[in-house]
Amino acid sequence: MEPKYQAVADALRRDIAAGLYRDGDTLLTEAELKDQFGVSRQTVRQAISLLENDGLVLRRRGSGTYVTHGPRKHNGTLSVGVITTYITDYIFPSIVRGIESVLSSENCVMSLSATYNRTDRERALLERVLETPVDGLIIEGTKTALPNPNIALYERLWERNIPVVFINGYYPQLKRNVHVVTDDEAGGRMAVSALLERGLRRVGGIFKSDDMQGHLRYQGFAAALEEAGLPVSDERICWFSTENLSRFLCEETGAAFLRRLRADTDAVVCYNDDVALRLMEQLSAQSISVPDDLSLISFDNSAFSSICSPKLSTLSHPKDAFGREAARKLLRMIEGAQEESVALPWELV
Amino acid sequence: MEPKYQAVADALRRDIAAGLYRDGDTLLTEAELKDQFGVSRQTVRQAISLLENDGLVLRRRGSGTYVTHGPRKHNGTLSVGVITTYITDYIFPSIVRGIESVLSSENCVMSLSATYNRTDRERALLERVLETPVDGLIIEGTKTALPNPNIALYERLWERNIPVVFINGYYPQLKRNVHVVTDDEAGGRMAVSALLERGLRRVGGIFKSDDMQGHLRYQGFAAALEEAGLPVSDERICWFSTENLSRFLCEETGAAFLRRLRADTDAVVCYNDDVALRLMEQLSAQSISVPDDLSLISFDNSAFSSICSPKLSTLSHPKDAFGREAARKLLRMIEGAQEESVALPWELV
DNA sequence: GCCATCGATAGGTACGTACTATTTTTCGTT
DNA sequence: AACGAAAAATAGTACGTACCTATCGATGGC
Repeated sequence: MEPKYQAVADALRRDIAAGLYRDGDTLLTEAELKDQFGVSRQTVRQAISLLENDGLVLRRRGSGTYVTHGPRKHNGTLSVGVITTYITDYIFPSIVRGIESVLSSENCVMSLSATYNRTDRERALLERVLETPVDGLIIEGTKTALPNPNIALYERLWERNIPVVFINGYYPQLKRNVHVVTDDEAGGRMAVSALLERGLRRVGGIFKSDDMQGHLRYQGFAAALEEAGLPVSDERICWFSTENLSRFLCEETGAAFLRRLRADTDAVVCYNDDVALRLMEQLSAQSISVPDDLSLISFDNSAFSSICSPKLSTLSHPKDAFGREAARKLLRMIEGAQEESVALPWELV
Repeated sequence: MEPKYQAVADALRRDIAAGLYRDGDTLLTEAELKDQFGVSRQTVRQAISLLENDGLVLRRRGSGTYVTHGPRKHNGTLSVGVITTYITDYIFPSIVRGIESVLSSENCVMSLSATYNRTDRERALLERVLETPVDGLIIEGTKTALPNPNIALYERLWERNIPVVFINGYYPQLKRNVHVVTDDEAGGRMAVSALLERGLRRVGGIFKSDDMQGHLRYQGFAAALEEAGLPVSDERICWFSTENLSRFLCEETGAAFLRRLRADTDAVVCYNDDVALRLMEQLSAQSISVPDDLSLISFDNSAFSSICSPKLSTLSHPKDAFGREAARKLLRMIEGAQEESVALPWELV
């Protein structure tokens, strides 16, 4: 049995979310609510305290209680949460830099955290966000291809009208949320057709099993092969996950995959530059030469790909523009605008 | 006139901070407090609510109200705030990486923010930290050489027993706080003696006016010159601040400084690599050659110093070890340990 | 037309009472 | 000694009352 003040608070939350209280200026007085809900004024006050803690409402003695949708600036500065899987590794510094450059020019404090692609950390971080309401959130989904145990927390963000922009990875279940991603299905196709143009026919791939990007790149990959009339051989495909990234090539299935490469494969589409590099290490240990014996193509155009030799073929996306786009969308959403999701195209490097 | 519940809350805060309530397990009941303070139970409850919001206290129905000093883990994960002046620029990624590597291995979520060396942002961020209590804070001071308007907020962190480690820059006023810094006074001396060893005698310097590092490096610089029996000429010293960094060399005083360099100066100690680079641009525009006409030495050993040509002499400190040290200290402090401040030595590169 | 005053209205503080839901302790029985 | 039921202790919910204080708007005097 829910306590009355909870019930009142929930009812008010619903009303606010439904836009029943217009335009954010002045609505509802304690005495009126007391009559409306048939409870005492104390109970109403207790309920309103909850809303106040959530930043949904602002009380002014002598004046009234004000619904504050729209940017609830805190001392004039917006505060935005940014949650990515990693911060200092790989392509994330570039993305963060892009986000930062937009937010900082808008008098906006940013709070940056990393999930390390673990749902328990994602949970802890989302709970923090819910405790200290922020004006908006940019977040990269965690293991987006697996059932996510934190969907309910995202729903609560939605209920509280906190704008959320997903970047890079998003949860297909959350249809209402905006995302800024790369067009991974098209990327998969591009990678394959780039290889086919070079006359390579026997194409394998390494994909990530626990996020959507991996699934979509594989889908594009498979579709492109099929359209070219080429078989998609399961033996030429290797799946890995966050947890076994550092050793999947050494395990039994990985070893089988490597033997197959040696035997009858011309080229491999790699999930990203990191994987490509790990593969190259294994290949050079087995004295398979790249690109003479085997061609590689990968995604992300990270620092890895330009440093290593021979230089990798990689699909690139403008990483800082990526972050900037997400940040700009979020700011517009905080201003109350409706935004559409976008999938940015890849470019071959 | 402070309301009673505020007074009660403050009194309790003081008692807790003073360690009057032992060992964090079980103390104070509402009925007792009601008698002790001579107020109603409702008022006591209102006071305790404040403490609860601050995370100082935990209430369990049927059991009691528990003082929670020590790591108040949130679902088993610690949460730590990290505030630096910048995140993605210059030497900060390395420092952040160091912090991150320690914290992430301890099941710890990190929330990273930047002040851009502005005290208003520092204020907004500290207020956020006070609203959502964290288990600890690593922070780089903002304009540490100027009177800081946010000292009161730091005092409040201290009152709440939230461990704070200053990194890089700290406020001398806050004597009780721990800091992890570079030994800037010694660094200033080292820079000068390195130049003197090369036989250079007429030494100038560029220093930052608004943070302690600038003042200390200048102090070491001046002391070393004096001990060598050389004059410290004000005309060979140029001061800049965060705000005029990008143009101080173009302004009148900067121009005078540059003329003086051309006239009778052998070497310049630069506050950091960034400044050194900006100076080199100006010098090459005036066709003054480095190091033939003028030697430069600077601080930080950032990516700049190794990329630019000719390579800079720069004083280096291990940036990621720096961050790791701060993070380790903080974690130990969260466990209740007393920690000492350290000043890490420089090394010439 | 301007300004001071005052009253109505809003939320804020403070206390009291009664009862509820949990947890802890106590105590009697087996 | 072990168990379990009753009692006590403790925080949570709910309502009522009274009064305080800030805000805003209306009234009225100049």
